[in-house]
Amino acid sequence: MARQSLSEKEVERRRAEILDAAMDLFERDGLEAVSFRKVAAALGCSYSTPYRYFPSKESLLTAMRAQAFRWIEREMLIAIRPEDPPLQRLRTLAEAFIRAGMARPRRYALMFFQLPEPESGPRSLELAAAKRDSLDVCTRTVAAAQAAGSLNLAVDPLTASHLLWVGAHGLVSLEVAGQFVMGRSVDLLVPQLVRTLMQGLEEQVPVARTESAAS
Amino acid sequence: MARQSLSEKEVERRRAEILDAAMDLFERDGLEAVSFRKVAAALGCSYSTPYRYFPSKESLLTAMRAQAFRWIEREMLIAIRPEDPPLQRLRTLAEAFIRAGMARPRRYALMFFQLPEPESGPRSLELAAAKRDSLDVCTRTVAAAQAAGSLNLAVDPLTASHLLWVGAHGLVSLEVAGQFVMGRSVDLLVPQLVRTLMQGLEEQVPVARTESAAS
DNA sequence: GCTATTAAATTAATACTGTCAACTTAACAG
DNA sequence: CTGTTAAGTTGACAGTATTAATTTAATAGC
Repeated sequence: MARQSLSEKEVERRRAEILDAAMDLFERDGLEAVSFRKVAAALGCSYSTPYRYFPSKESLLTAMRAQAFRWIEREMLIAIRPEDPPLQRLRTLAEAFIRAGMARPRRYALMFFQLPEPESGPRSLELAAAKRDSLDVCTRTVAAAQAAGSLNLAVDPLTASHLLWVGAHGLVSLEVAGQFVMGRSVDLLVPQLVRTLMQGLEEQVPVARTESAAS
Repeated sequence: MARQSLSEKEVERRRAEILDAAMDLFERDGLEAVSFRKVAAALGCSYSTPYRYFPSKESLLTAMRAQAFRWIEREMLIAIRPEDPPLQRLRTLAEAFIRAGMARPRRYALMFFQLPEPESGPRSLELAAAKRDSLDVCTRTVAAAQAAGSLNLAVDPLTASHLLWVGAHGLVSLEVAGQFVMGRSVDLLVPQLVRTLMQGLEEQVPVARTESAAS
């Protein structure tokens, strides 16, 4: 004898609509353009309605961050071609990551936008999962390269993919911030970075090292 | 026949007072505790007074970021002992950076807190200078190691120090975000990271490589 | 000492914001 | 039609950045 609640799927759809509107505002006009009032105006509803779907602005922000991770994951996945050899896949992945970040710097920065305030709730679980999954794409590709014998890692694939991740992030964020010096473009630096990291990760051939440089 | 203006030094001192108060609030209670009202309350003046010294909140934030860079620069400089050999200095530097970041995660995060909004004005020039100077500490140490023959770089010192910078940043931010897996501590990872990057940066000995692994 | 002048500081006011309680609307079981 | 309850709206409050109007205070010339 009462109105029936929205189905879980329906609730999720509404949440996605709100999220998309917020993301549009953010990418167009930056973070301070994201307010419940403006999001609601864009959706044509009252400014209080989004509160039924996101209990606070922080949770909305957290959901946006999760979406950014899902986006970069998708960008990497659609770039990889399974028929390519493992090392080529790894290079493609790094390039896709970097190109995506430079094409949408705001969305990209959102991923690594984390003042160390403790978060909790379903949105932050979602964020942690999205983070893990996007890093997993990298880890799996590294592991595949190692399994195929194309890469001799001195560390485990997870650590190695962390390092690649961190390197790509550094490259993009320095580029976006316009911090590169000496007029070098990212196009020139990408292969160099990947090569440098790969070399660092590769196990040195013991004989050659001990012969040439006895500590 | 009028009241004389504050000297440039005096203005700078006031700015520093405001900045310190803002930094205290930030480190104690996070970013949302930083408001002109609260800063003014902490200083015992009116909420409008800081406006004479920072034209907007964004400029205050920018100045805080610059101060964070000055801080990490100082932390590195006081850690380095000039009598140590160059490679040891480089390792000390990396450790100082990482330890400082982990001891004050909020202040640390401020450095890399940059949604890509265009900034301008004297504060952002100050920020750019502070950024450059702190990176320079690293670059100089790398260059010294190379000059002393302790390091055979495959890339120029600036690029190399960028990579170290980025690596240290990745390590700290992952640690602060509690993202490390498999129970490994930073203490174990620091030497590994530095070693991995160093190896990657070092020019490979051509003979050894071509002999053992003909592609 | 008094006064005009002008910098510094304060107050008042505006237009936002996040958040929540009270209220209205709408769907549906009986 | 009606009671019940979920969804959505409005109103209100506290707090924010920012700017204009105002007050306070220092100082140069008389």
